Amino acid sequence: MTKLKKGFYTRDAVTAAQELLGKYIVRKTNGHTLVAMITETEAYKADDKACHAYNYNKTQRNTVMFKEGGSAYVYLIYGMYNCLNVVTDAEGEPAAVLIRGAEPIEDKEYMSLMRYKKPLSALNAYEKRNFSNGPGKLCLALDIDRKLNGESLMGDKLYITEGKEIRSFKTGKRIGIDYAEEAKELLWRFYL
DNA sequence: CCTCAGATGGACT
DNA sequence: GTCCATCTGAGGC
Repeated sequence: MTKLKKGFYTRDAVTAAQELLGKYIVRKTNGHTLVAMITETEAYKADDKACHAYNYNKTQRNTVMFKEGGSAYVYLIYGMYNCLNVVTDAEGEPAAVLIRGAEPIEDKEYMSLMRYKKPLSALNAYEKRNFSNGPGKLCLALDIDRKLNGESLMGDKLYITEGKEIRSFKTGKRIGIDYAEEAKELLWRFYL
């Protein structure tokens, strides 16, 4: 599968969020190549109260969001989980796409060890259903944490390739941003 | 199936 | 000191 190039990322976050659906995340770690198809995304932009870089407010945490599109923005949430974002848009224009869900494609066995510390064969139906259908869950399965913050998505450790052709997708309000006032009504969540 | 509380630590004011 | 772009397990139906 062809690796996505710079031009894919240096665009508006809402457009990129829609087009990331069906693409494959590739994560190389400990000699394994893990692949998962993106099934759910959310867009975040500077003029949006839910965004970490709202109003172009730059902090230590969100610095990578101000870079030109094509890097990973990974942060710790609720003290124990990581969230993976794809930085988009131009240099100086903070924007990102949160990857909220993915479906395992390759080396699911190793993902199971990372996610649950046990082999696939030991998983019950509940565990299988909740394998990587959330931002924290997919980061566990793909061995993604803050060490990858700022990492280029055109490199070798973590990148995105062309994937499955998507016929259609659904749209909704973003999750977990009740504090964001009117911005919480934006339909910037996209899923298959 | 559902709801709810607790975990846990860094970022920000 | 307060707030999280979350997940899990327990308990109820």
